[in-house]
Amino acid sequence: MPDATQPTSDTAALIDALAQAAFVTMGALTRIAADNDLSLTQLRALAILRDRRLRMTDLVEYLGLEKSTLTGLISRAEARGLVHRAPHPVDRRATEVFLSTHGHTLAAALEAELAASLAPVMEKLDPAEQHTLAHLLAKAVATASTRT
Amino acid sequence: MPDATQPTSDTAALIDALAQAAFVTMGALTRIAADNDLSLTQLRALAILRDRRLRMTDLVEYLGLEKSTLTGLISRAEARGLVHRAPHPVDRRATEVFLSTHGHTLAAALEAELAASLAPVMEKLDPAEQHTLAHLLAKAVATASTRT
DNA sequence: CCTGATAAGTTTGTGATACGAACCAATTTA
DNA sequence: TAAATTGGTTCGTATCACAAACTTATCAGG
Repeated sequence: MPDATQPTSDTAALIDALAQAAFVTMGALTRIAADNDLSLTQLRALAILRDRRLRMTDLVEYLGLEKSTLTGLISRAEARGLVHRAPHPVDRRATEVFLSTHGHTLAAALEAELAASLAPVMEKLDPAEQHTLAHLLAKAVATASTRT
Repeated sequence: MPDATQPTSDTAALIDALAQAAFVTMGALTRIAADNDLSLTQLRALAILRDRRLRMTDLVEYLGLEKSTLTGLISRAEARGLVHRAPHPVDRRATEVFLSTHGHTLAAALEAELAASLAPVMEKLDPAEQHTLAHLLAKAVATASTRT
C-alpha cells in the first residue's frame, strides 16, 4: 500500500492467473492427498522434501505453518515411515528431516497422479506454449523467498 | 524421469514447474490465511466464490473435499458473516453459496496481501515475460476440469 | 568464562478440519 | 409409482493448527 500503481496492471493479472492456477492445482492435490490418506499439508511436506533435506524451522518456512504444528505433522509422518528425523550435524538444537525410501516412493506415485489429474489442463496448450510456460514458471519460482 | 509418458517430456517438466509454483503460492496463502484467522481451505473457498455463486456440490468439486466437510466449513463461514446460503431456485434439494459484502471485502484484502507476498517472485520476470506467463496460465486454467 | 538474550523443538490444551457412515428429502429413472 | 440417484446434513473420530509455556543450545557482551 505504500507505493501505489507501481505494479503494472499486468502484475495484477499475473497474480490473479497464478492464484487461479494454484487453486486448480490445490483442488487436484487435495483429492490426491485424501485418496492416499494424507492431508494436503502432509502431501506438501512430502513434495518439498523430495529434493531437499531441511531443518524443521526451514520446513516451517516453506509450509507457512507454526513450529508446534510441524512437530505433530512430522511425528505422524515419521510414525508412518514416510520421513526420518536426524540431529543436525553442527547445531545440536536443530533437527533435520528427510524422506525415507517409502516416502520417496509415495512422492513419486503422487506426482504421477498429479500429472494424470492435470493432463486435461495441460492439453489446452500446444507443446511450444507448454515449454514456454514451464520455463517462465521455473524462472519465477527459482529459489523464491516469499516471506512476509 | 527421462522417459516420456504419453505426451512430450515437456509435459512432465511443466507439471513439475506448476506444482512448484503452486507450493510456493500455498506457502504464502497459508500464512495469509493464518494472519486473518482463516484456514487455507476457507481462504480458498472465499477466493473461488469471489466471482461465482455455486451449489455446495460444485464447490466441493472445486475444493476437492467431501460434502460432509464442506457443510461444516460453510456453516462456520456463514456464522462469521462471510458467506450466505440460499435455496436453489429450481432444484429444491440444492443450496447455493455466495459471498456476503463482508466476504467480498475480506477477499479483496486477501488478494492484496497475496500480491504483496508474491511481488518478489514476480519481479524476477520482466514485463513481457509477466504478460506471457499470465496469458498462458489463464489459457490453461480457463474452465479447467481436473476431475479424477 | 559467565550471564542474559535468542533460537530450535517439543509438549499441552483447545477449536477447527476432514473423513466415512448413516440419514432425510427431493429428483430422476424405469 | 416403486426404485435408484442426487444434494445436504448430522454424528463420531482422528488429524490439523494455533498459542503459550518449557527445555536445550547457541550467541552476545562484559
